[in-house]
Amino acid sequence: MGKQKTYDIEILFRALADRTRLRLLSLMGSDEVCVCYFVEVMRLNQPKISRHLAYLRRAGVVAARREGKWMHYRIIEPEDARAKRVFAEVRTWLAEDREMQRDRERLMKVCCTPQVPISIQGAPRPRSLAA
Amino acid sequence: MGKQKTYDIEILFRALADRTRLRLLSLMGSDEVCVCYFVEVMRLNQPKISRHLAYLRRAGVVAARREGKWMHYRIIEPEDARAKRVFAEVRTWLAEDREMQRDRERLMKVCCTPQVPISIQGAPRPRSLAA
DNA sequence: ACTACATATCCGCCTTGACGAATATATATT
DNA sequence: AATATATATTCGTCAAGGCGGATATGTAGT
Repeated sequence: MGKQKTYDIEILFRALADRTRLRLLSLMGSDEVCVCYFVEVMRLNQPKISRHLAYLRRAGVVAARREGKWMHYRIIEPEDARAKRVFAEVRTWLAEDREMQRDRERLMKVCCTPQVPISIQGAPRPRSLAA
Repeated sequence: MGKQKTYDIEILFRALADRTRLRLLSLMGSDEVCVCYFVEVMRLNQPKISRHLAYLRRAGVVAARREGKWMHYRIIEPEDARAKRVFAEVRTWLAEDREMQRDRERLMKVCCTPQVPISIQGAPRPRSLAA
C-alpha cells in the first residue's frame, strides 16, 4: 500500500506519455471520478480504462477509493514543489485541449441530465457536479 | 526537413520520459552543446548519445547545427504558450536534480580546465562557457 | 586518394507497454 | 447460495523503444 514513491521525473513523464491517461487526468481535474463515468464519457472498453488507471496508480499519480461496488479515482498532488508546478502547468494545458474539453462537457452532461443513461443509473456522481 | 510538427502533448512527454534525454536537455539548458561534450560529460557511449539526440530531434524538442565535423544541439522553445510554460517548469525542475547538477558541473570543468582532455581538444566550447 | 576524426545509423536482442478478449474478483441483492 | 453489477487482472500478440557493437557517413587534413 504505502508504495507512495516520491515523484520521480521519468516516472511522471512516462505516466503522462499516453493520450488515454491524459484524458483520464483531465476528467479528474477538479474531483474524484467514478470508473463508470470514464467508461461512459470516453467510450472506451472498461478493461482499457482500468489498465490505465492502474498504471497511473502505480506511478503514484492517482489514488483510488472504494465506495461499495464503485471505485473513485482522484489525482494526488505531488509533494515536491517543482513537480507540483510542472503538474499544475500540465493540467492547465490539458484544460485547453479540444478533445479533453469535449470529454469534460460530456461528463457534465452525463452527470446532470435528468435522464441518466441506463448504464450508470445510481452511480455516485462527482461531488462538484452533483446537483 | 520542415517536419517541425506543432508541439503535441504526448510527443513531448514521451521525449521527456527517459533519463538520458533529460540529462541531455539539462546540459543544453543555457546553450548549444557539441555532441563530444555530451559523450565526455555523461560518460556514455557515443551511439547511445546520438540515438537519444535523434529521438529529441524527431520529437521537435531540439535542433542541430553542423560546424565542420562537429554537431551542436540546442533546445527549441515550443511556440505554443502552454507548452512553453510546462517546458520552462520542467527545466527548472531539472536544474535542481542531483545528477543533472553534477553533469553541468562536469561540463563546466571540462570546458574551462587549462588541460582539456585529449578526447575533446580543439572541440568548440559552448559559447556561454568559452573563456 | 587516403587517413583520421566526429557523428549517425544499422543490427539483433530484449523489455515495456498497448490492445482486445476472456476471465477473475469484490460487493450488493435476492 | 445464487445472481447481478462494477471493476481488476490475465493472456496472447504486437509495436515502440532501449541497449551494445559494428558499421556507415560526413568533413578535414595530408
